[in-house]
Amino acid sequence: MGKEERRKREQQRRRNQIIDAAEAVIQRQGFHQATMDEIAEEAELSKGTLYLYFSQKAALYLAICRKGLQQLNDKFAHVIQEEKLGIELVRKLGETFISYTSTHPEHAKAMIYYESLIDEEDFEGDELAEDCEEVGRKLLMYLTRAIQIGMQDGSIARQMDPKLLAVQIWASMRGMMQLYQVRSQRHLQKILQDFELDMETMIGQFLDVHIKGIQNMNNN
Amino acid sequence: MGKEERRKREQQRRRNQIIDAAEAVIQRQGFHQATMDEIAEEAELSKGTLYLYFSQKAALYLAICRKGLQQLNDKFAHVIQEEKLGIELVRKLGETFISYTSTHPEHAKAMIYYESLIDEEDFEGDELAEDCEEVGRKLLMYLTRAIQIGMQDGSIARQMDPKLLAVQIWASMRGMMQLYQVRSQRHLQKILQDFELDMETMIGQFLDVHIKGIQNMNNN
Amino acid sequence: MGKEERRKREQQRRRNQIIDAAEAVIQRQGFHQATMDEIAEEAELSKGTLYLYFSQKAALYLAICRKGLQQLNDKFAHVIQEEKLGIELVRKLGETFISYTSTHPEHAKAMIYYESLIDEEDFEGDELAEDCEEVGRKLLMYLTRAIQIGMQDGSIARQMDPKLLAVQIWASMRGMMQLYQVRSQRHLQKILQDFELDMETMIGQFLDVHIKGIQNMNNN
Amino acid sequence: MGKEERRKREQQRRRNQIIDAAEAVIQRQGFHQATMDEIAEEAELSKGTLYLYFSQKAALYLAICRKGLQQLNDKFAHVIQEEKLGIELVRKLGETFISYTSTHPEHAKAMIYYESLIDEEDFEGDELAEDCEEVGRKLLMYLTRAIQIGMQDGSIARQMDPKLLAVQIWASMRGMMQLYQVRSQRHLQKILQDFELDMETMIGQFLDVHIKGIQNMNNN
DNA sequence: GATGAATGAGCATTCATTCAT
DNA sequence: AATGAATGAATGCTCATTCAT
Repeated sequence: MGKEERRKREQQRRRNQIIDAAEAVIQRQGFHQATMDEIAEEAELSKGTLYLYFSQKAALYLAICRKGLQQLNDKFAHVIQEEKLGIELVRKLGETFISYTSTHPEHAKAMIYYESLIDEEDFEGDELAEDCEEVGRKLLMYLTRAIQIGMQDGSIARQMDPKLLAVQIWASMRGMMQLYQVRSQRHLQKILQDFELDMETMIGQFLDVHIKGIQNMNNN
Repeated sequence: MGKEERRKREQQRRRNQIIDAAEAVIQRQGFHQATMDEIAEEAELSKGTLYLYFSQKAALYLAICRKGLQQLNDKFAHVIQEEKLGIELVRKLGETFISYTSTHPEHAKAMIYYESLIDEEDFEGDELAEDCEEVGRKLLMYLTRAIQIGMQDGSIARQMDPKLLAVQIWASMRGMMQLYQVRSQRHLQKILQDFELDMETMIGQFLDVHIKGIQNMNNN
Repeated sequence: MGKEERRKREQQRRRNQIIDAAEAVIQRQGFHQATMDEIAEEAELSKGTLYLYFSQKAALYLAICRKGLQQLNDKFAHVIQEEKLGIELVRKLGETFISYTSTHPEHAKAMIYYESLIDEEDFEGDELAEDCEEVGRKLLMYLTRAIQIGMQDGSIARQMDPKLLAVQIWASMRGMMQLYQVRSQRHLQKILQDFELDMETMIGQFLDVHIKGIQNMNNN
Repeated sequence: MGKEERRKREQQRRRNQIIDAAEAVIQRQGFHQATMDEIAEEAELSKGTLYLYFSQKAALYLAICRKGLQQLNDKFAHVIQEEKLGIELVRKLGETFISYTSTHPEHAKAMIYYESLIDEEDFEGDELAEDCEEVGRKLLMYLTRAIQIGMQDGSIARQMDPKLLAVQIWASMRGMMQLYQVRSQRHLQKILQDFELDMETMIGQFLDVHIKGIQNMNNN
């Protein structure tokens, strides 16, 4: 009988319930202000139950981050399967990234917060933290693959190493995401509004330009 | 008599003393872990005195951020005065940004933290916060100017609006800075190490490529 | 039919299983740090089951104490049956006490902890607590008997009331036991080591001396 | 000016205020049940202030223990200066010990609790803990001195090593103290009552007997 | 009987901020 | 202006105990 299995599923449901509640509270109040009490109340569970599923507050936050990264990863996986030129895949990945972080700002925030968390505390050996890093690596790998495809089909010049290019593009994309997410960058957002440019279009255009630029490397 | 003036200068000295202490503590322990107690001890002042110069802990942090932005602004001001082609100015600004954040990681962290601060609390009307935003705007302006100069002297193609290009480059630069600063991105840093590429060189090359790409816009 | 009996035996087995687990955890981590979770895990039972057999954590602790006292009582019972002079019986009881608490430090700890438990909570009417007290009384009775035998056979002087002497000896023995059990008394233990004196020998000698002293009472 | 000195005195007063409050709460509710909240309330101070003077709850407890041990030490110091035979000094020390723990049951409890504290946590290097141990050593030293004096003046036989005898007597005295302090030993207390024997008399008599016994060592 | 998920009161500890001196 | 003692709200986390299944 699938008793054991049902139990596992039930457990997973609870975990998700807690994660959802945490996302809601964080979206409302930000990471710093979110307390375990409020998350518990939002989840309609007792505080003790939270600690049954997440050993620490940080673990809960890492779980949110992992969820976001995994969802993004799934989207990347779908993109890469499309039959397109490499350059178009790169473009699509960029658009996907921006689109996902736009529609899931709480996950975008989680990714940003995750970094400050990792930066200040030690999560050496923590499974969730390692998952996050692992999925982060996978995301970069999809980008690298798209670039390699482009170099194969001739849509991207071969002057640069695909890995290096992937890192640079990834950094740029992240920078633009933050520009869009963070309140303090409102004045930049206004500039974009002046051009009636939505983020997806902008990042697409940005990537096009950059990839075009590679052909011209090494010659004035 | 310069009595009043001396007082002001003395006050400024104290403020700097506190800011320096805060930077030291933050560099040592990160923003979250830094406490007013430790900052006071580091500054060899009493905790009460800190509040004489900064109304809140956040104000102290904003002051650090402003200091960092201003120092960066000064460097940008110097760069822009050099007699160079626009493209070279852009490159130099990028290198300057990376170089500054590398040598002043505490200010880099302050900029990052500033954003999460602004995002979670309301600093509407706060002088320091507005200063930060103002200096941020100036930095972007320098970048825009450099691009405009390049379009004038022909080193940068005219296909794009300089403001828009500036925003994009700014975002990319910030993304790369974070890639360099944040511990969780270590795996990206390792990739760069494999290419024996230091950050200044990378960002220079990145900007070159991107600016070259502009010429090819609108034609396959 | 022995159905009822079998049930009872099964129940007793479970109780012992739990007590054994608790002893193991306590020995490992001390009374304060031992949690019902850990005891349940050690016993390979669920936490709920523990409460089926012990109404409270304290009850479990009292059960441990009672078990220790009963085992000690059994040993005392054997000693008292030996055909020896009273003074030798007293000596043997002392050695037995020390030897038992040395080989069962978890029970020694339980006896010590039991007292602080009784002192802070009210166990009026609790069966286990009364059992403990009862067995404690029996232990003292064995000691009293041995003294009486000694007074009969002339090996112990009659100057003192046997009950009173028993109380005094009992207190001394407990004091020495604690001296041996408790970490904070390490410096005393070192002194004993300097004399190459093990606890059994020491308590034997101590009792000899004391009992000799009784003869000299009332005369300078 | 004695500003600094006054400050120190003021600080000491606060420490004592807190210790007194803690003693009161502990006396009322026992060590386990005493919370920092209640101690703060009893001291008419805020909880935060407690932590200004004691880094941990355990530190506060150790301070209580130290205070008790020091007061006892002072009393021992006075006793030892009296011009008496060694045997009388030993007797007096015993009576003093019992008398002190009778009139200061909260300190007696603190000594008992101290041991379980030390036994379960690590206070290696803690100043207060080391003070407690140090004073404990001193107490034993006074007892040893009294015995040595007795061996000198002939009131105590020389058959035993004074240090070893001191340890044994100390252990016995502690055992009797606990017998008197601890609620679970009520039945023993009742026996003493039947003999209309107060503790001081009993311990005096006990010591007399024991010391007399030493002369008879090694001969049947 | 057995389970183990859920509970929630309880607690030690932290730390930004205030204010009398 | 400077101090630093005092505050107390806030918070993460624990754990004995309960109860539906």
